[in-house]
Amino acid sequence: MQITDAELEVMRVVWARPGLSAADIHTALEGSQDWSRQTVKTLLARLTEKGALNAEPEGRKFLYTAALKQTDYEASATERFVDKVYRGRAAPLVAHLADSKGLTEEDIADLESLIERLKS
Amino acid sequence: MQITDAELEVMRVVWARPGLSAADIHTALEGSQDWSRQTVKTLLARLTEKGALNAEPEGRKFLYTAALKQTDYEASATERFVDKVYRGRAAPLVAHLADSKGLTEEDIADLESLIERLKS
DNA sequence: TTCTATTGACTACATATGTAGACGATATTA
DNA sequence: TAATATCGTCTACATATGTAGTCAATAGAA
Repeated sequence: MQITDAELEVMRVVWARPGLSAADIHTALEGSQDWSRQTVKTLLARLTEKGALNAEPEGRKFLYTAALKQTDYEASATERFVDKVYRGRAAPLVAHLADSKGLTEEDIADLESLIERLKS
Repeated sequence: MQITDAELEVMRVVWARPGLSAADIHTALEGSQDWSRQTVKTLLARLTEKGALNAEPEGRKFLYTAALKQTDYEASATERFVDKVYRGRAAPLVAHLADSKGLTEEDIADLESLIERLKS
């Protein structure tokens, strides 16, 4: 299941608020994405076709819910990424994260407890 | 700097062995990638155009070296990935890695010392 | 020297992706 | 009821990406 960058923005909205219509999703994206109504609809159609979204008819419109869970998407996207860039080795990835300013104090604390958990 | 999946396979060869010719790179990819000579040349041309590779004329052919360092590529690819999928938060990424079989004992040990280093 | 193999340059083409217009049906409002 | 706003469907089009063919020049072999 491949989700493109633009499609992911749409998925985010649906994950956050399931059951919105195309127009609602378009509205929800204003501010972050300057897309026309048609663009959003195209992305919705592609995602539905791919099986990532379900479109429930409701009166004259459709309400969208995610068929693909966010955690499942994240897991598979991460696996693909690690396989592609790091040949499946996770440690160098984290080393890179560490080198970038990407890790906040909070992240580090989270990682620490994660490590504790992993060791058991 | 966007490197596509196919292009990345070519970069790997050049990172591992700088200064090969197109034919050498094609040969090096046999086994992992069933690409024609032309396909490899197209990828080489695209990478050179993007500035990821340097092509040094050598007699009648070109010898390729990386203009983009592997660690720099990995760092920026990782940053883009984390921004895209995790909105820049690294901890949930590692949590996913932990849940998959992606982390070996060794990885966990590496992570632990990494965390120690980060805390200081 | 003539044939052949090698090499780069140019070109091609299907599918994916980002982005959106046109159009017809229906609901809402005046 | 007539005008208008809304919604879905179909279609479009440029650029990116994966994959590769053709051709002319040149170097090496016979």
